[in-house]
Order: sequence, then structure tokens, then C-alpha cells
Amino acid sequence: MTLAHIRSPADEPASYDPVAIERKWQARWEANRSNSPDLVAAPRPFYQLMMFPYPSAEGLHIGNVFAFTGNDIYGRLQRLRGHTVFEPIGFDAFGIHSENYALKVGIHPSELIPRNIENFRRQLRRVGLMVDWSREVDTTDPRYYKWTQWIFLQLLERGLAYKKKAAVNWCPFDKTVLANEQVIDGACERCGTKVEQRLLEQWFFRISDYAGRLLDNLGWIDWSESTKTAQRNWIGRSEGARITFPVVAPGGTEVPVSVFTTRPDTIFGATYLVLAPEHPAVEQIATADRAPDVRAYRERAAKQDVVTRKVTEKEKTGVFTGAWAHNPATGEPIPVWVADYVLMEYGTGAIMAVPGHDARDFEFATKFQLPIRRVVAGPGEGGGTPVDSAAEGDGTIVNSAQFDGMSVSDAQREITSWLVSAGKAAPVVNYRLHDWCISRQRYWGPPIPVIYCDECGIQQVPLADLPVLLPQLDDFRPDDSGVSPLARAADWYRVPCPECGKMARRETDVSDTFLDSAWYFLRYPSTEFDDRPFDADRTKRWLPVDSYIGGNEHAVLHLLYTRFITMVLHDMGHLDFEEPFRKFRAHGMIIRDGAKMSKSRGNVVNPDEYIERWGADAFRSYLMFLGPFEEGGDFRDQSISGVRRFLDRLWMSVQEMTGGGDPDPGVMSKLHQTIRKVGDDTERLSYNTAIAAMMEYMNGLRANERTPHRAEVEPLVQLVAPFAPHIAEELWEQMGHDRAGGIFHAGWPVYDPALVVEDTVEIVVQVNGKLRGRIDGSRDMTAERARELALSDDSIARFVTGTPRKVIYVPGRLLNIVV
RNA sequence: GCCGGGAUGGCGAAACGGGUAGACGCGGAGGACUUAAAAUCCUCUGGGAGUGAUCCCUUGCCGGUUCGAAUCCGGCUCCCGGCACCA
Repeated sequence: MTLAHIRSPADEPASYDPVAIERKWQARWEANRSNSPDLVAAPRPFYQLMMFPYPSAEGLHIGNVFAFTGNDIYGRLQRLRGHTVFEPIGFDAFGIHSENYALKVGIHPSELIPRNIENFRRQLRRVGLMVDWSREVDTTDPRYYKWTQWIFLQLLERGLAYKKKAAVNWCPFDKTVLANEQVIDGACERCGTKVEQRLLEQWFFRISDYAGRLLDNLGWIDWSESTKTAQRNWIGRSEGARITFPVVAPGGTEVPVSVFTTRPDTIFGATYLVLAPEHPAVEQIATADRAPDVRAYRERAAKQDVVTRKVTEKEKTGVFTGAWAHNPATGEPIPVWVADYVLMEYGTGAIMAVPGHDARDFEFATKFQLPIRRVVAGPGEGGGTPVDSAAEGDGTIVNSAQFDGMSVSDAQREITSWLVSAGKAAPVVNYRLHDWCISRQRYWGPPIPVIYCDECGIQQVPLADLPVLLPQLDDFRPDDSGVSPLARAADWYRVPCPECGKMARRETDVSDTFLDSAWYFLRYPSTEFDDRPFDADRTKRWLPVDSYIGGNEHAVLHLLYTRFITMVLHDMGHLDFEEPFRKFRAHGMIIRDGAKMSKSRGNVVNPDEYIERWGADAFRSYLMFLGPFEEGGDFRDQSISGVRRFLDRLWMSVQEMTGGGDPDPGVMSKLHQTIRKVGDDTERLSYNTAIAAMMEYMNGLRANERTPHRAEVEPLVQLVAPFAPHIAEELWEQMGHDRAGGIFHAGWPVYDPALVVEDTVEIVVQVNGKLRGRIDGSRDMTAERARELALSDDSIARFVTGTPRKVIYVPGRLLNIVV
């Protein structure tokens, strides 16, 4: 169904006109600087952070509006509860995304991005967010990225930034470096050419040094469990042992090769060794007759792109080195192979293969006819039971000399300490987390602020010379040199060495966008300071962030990098906290027609159309009503009329309400229940049920065309305020409240516990657990009384034959008679 | 393969320490108002049987615990998301 089929309510003189009201209140908030709190004097600061958007050319996405509205409601609730709420926003405008789009349309990003940002601002303002626009952050602003560069230098100074060679994806046709996401089935997403691997010198951050702490803190931070689990998996802690195998190299020399294993208990079953193709010992140990094959295999592996290299279900390949190692447990000689199923980046880049008890080793051993030995016997199995598939389960140790008969867990401990005391092994903890590569061979990013001097080596750009401005390059296309387009700007990169003054060369790579976004929340409260990234007093008052809400697609990268940078700055004494966000909640995703919204599917929703037709208040409320905020939901444009009707009825209630006489006691009781429920639900982000509760109250308020009383309506307008702020302000003003303050200074209604409880309640009567009737009674009546009442009702009594065996009574709820 | 999250009417969903399954909304049917339509308001709306009060069935499937299970336990099936040759 298209929009044209849905009609909005007809215009009547006194009817609700969202367009006019929203324009009026947005202008007034801006004129009064209502959303710019005094950051210095705030008595009860509350920092409500939303993940800043990447300003795409397509404009604001429905998912952005959903996320920001959910943030805004929470921030507005805190404001109504008396906090000084700071709700900033900014733009994550550097990065390959913007750059690729600029390349496609042939407009320079320095022109395109400000245009997109302007469009985003326009769209965002219409949503009615409580955003402090005076503190906007733009990562492409030199006043911002000066400090991104400063952070790089801080890490460099502390030895947490270093250079090493690493593989990148390279498209030989487009002659450009590709991100992993741009490689589809081993081919370039643009031209389909087979992607290769290239080794480039790149900058890394030692995030792996922080793996243990990043993992441990997950134990206490108040974050969505799903996000914490994702981080735990990503960090990937495993406990095991490093075991050294002596390898006999050609000429008889012994070369020690260490492996990492989580199963030292299976060492008696280790029947061969495998080294990664890049392992430095390979060259040394390969025998003369095997060397050509080994070299050919390594070259083939080196050419493969980074993505397919790691694809699973790939046929195992490998090559024998000709060398033999000694199993340190049995002393027997075992062959040494090279295979690309072993990765240089993990563990030691070498494994002991236990084909009897590891699926990958089993597959490899079967293919190359290597010996397979059982060392763990499951139920009903013995040492002689043949192994027909890798047995990774629990069992009893066999074929392992003095350790036979032990359980796997006992053997794990005993064999490790036996090897350790013999000097052949050490217990180690390994993490899957790799160091963070921050180099990008691209144009649209902050230049990495170092200078290479032939005399003095790597030099930091002095603080006084920051920012290193990104030069305006008309031709910013990546080229086949394997370095950034900035490497073509000789007049930019040729600079004197800050140490000796001789001609030197700037680093021409730029840094990863995730570095821009790893610290932006520190900048917001301090945007007016040009001589420091974040002011100490401001930071003390406002940080860590009180509430952060964002998409779980950032569960590992952004949210992990941010924690890492915060820890580093803490350790250097710049911050007095080491976790950036007190509370983080992941919101769900909005889909449409059961699928992710995308241009190719043609199911993208443009928020502008909906805001024009229904009003921002209705649009906001609908997005929050369509499903649980933390789960997301399916966008259907039919259903928006329901919340719009609710707002119309709210409007009418204020126009019609009377001030005379007393409010209805039943309605007032329901009101206080509603105040409690809306407060509780909003606090735990259960926005859909909060709105449902207000609708339910409205139904009672206007039942049988009754005229509502002012005392019944006024608190409802307050409850609606976080969700639909414009109409709430307007009605609040119409009700004659102080113009200067507005509804967001009026506080949050407080419920009266005495009014929440109803005296007479309906009690459900069951016979043998089946519903047979209902009785009305007081909340605290006795079981005997309830039973009497129930049995006096014939439609219940006829199911009760004879004397009840048992009676279960839940006061105020249920009576169950068992016969 | 591993780790999360799910599965409830025609549809989006609710039930927050086991206690009325389906709140709230959409859609649908009927009615009031209107020359008429829209808007608005009222009634009904999980399925089945019955004239009827009423009865039976129903939360992906199978089983269990319990006076009582959407909820707890065991075993499956399917869907969505993330990670993935991590030793």
C-alpha cells in the first residue's frame, strides 16, 4: 500500500495541526537555547549520548530516526526527572564510505560532505530532538582531527603504536587497496577481478596488550548482554600451553619450534607438526629436495587475497618440508608440514597436529595419509578402537604412558605440569584479538602525524604543528603504488625534519575512521577549547557517559576501540575513569516487509515524507510503538494512523476538558497506575508498552463520550512529553502554564501509591486448573471467604463435586479448587 | 561448526518472581452521524460446536515437572544476527 491511500485527518479549525506546532516549538527551543544546558554549573548532570551518524548522501535513514528518537525519549525523561541533560550530536564524516561515494559521483568530498551534513541537520531538526546544536562535532573539522592526531601521538609515545608489514587486499585492475567488505568471493566488488594479497608497512595499535582488561571489565559494566557476549567472543580468550618441539634441520642442527595448544592432554597423539606458510622457520628447516615445492606453496599462499585465505570448508592443502621433529612426550620422530590452514597471526603460527581429536587435523591427515592415533577413549571405547572421525568429546586418556586412565581434565593439568617441569612447555593464555591496524592507503581521513627522516628515523609532528592538514587534492583516486593518494602530493609530504631540519617525508597514509569515533564523546562537552582535546573540569563533571544507546552492529569494532582508547588515556593520566560508558543499550533494527531496508530492494523509507504527512510527534511515537525498542520491528505505513489518532484524542481532550467539579475516582486510580507504568516502562526502554498504557488510559478517559476533567488530562500531557514533545509543549501552554519554563521544566508526575491499589478486585476461579468463573472481592479477603463466594456461584459450583482435596488461593488474583 | 536472539490471532505485538493468553494498535465486519463520502463515535473481531446460557481446542513440535506452564526442565524443527580453518 502506498502513502496516497492513507488519508490524514481533515482540517478543522480547532484541530491538531502538527506542522504548525512543530515549526513553532522548534523555533522557540532554538531561540531560548532550551537544549543547551549550562555545562559549568549543572547541578545534576546527565550525559545522554547517541551514536553519531555517518552523513550519507542519501540523507537520514529511518534507522537513524529510530535510534535517535529512542535516545531522545530517555534523555527527555531524565530531564523531566530533574537532571540537567546534555544530548549532543555530530557527524562521523571521514572514511572510505564517503570517499567511494565521492569517487562515484565525481564530486570532491570536501564539497560533498558539508552538503550532506547540512541536509542531515535539516532533517534531524525536524525530528524534534533535544539536541544541543551549539556543540556539534564534525570529525573532518581540523579543530577536531587535530586531537585525533594527538591521540595517535599519545599512543606512539607510550609504545602502543608501532609499524609492521601486514597483508592488505589489492585489486590489480582498479589498482587499489580494498577493505575486506569490498572483496566478494575473492574478487573485487567493482570490477570482479581476482583480488591479491599485498604486504605493506602499516601502523598498529597494541590493543591486544589490553585484551585481558577489556575482557575482565565486561564482568561489571552495565551493558546489553548481547553486546558483552559479542565482545567476549571477539576477544576470544583461550587457556592452554606453549610446547616446544625440537626440529632437526638439514645439516643436523636443531631448531626449536613452539606451538600453542588448548589440549596439552592429547600430546601423545600429536603425529605431525604444521607451520603457517609465513612461519620464519620454514626456510631454515626445508630439506634441499623439498625446498622447491615448499617455496612454490608459500608463494601461492602469499598471492591469495586476505579474505579467501580464511574461508572455511576449503579443501586442505599443504606440503611436506622434509624435516622431522621430536614429540617431546614420546620422543618419536614426527614429520613437519606447511599448510595454510595454520594462521601466522594466531598463537605461534605453528601447531601440533592431533588428527585423532581435532577435525581439521583429521581431515588433513586423512588426505595426506599421516598417522592417526587415539589418545582419548569415549564410552565403550579403548586404546585400540580405531578413529573414524575426530573425537573431540570427553573421555579417558589412553595410549599415553603413565597418564592412561585419567580424565581429560586431570590429564590436562598433569601433562602440562609434567612438560613444564621438564622445561618443554609453559602455560599461556592466548587471545584471538589482533592488534588494530589503523593505516589506510586512502585520501579521506586524518593524515597520520609522523615524519620519516633518513637521519633521525620516525619523528612525531610537534604538537605546535598540529593539525597536519589534509591537503586539497583534486585527484584523490587511489593508485597502483599501494600507498595513499597523498604520496603524489610531493609539495605536501616534503617537509623538514622537526629534529635535524634536513628534508624529510611525511607519512602519507591516513588513519582509520574508527579512530575518529573512538573519542568523540570526550570532545562534546569541551568543543570551545582549541588548546586541549577535552577540558579537565568539564570531563570531571560530565563523564563517563551516563547513557549510551546504539546499534549492535558496532558491538565489537567501535565499542571495543572506544574502550581501549579510554583505557589508554586513563593509564596516561588524562582521564580518571577507564570505562567510557556507564550504561550501554543496544537497540533493534527496523526492517520493512520482512527485509533490511536497502536501495536495491526499493523498500527505503524517507522520514521527511512521513513527518510532513503525520507530524514528527506521530512519527516518533509510531517508531517507538511498532515493537520493543531493543528488538526493532517491521515498518508498516498503515499502522502509523493509530498513534496519530491517539494524539488527536489527546488534543481534543485538552480542548474539551472541564475544570469544574471533581475528577472521577476510577479514572484517577487508573491515572496513577498509568503514571507508574509509563515511568517504569520508559526507564527500561520498553517504549511500546509505555505508549500502549497511555492509549489504554485514554480509552477510559474518553469512554462513552464523557468529558474529561482537567486533573485527569494534565498529567497525561506530561507523560506524553518525552515521546511527542511538540504537542506536549503546545497543550501545556494552552493549559495556561508559565511560558518561560515550558513542560520540560514542570517535572515528572508522581503517582500516589494509595490510588494505584484498587479496593475491589476480580479474582479468577479455577477448578482443577481450568478457568470456571470470576468473583469480585476485596484485595485482602481470606481464602475461606473467597471459597464461599465462589461456591455460591452456580456456574462454578457445578464443577465442584464432593469435597475439594485442595484449595490454592493467591490473594487478589486467583482461587483454584482441586477436586 | 560456535555464540547470541527469536517463533504467540489476518498483521505489529502484550503478559517484567509459573496464576484470566492475546493488553494496546493496525486491518476487517456491523451500526450512529451525513444528501453522500471522509473524519469522528459505538459494538463485535483467535479457531471450532451450539438457537442459547455454555462447552471444547489454541502460544513452532514432542515429552516432563506442577493444583496450574507462553513462562521452568529435557529432546527436536525452523527463522534472524554475529563470529568462523583461532589450534
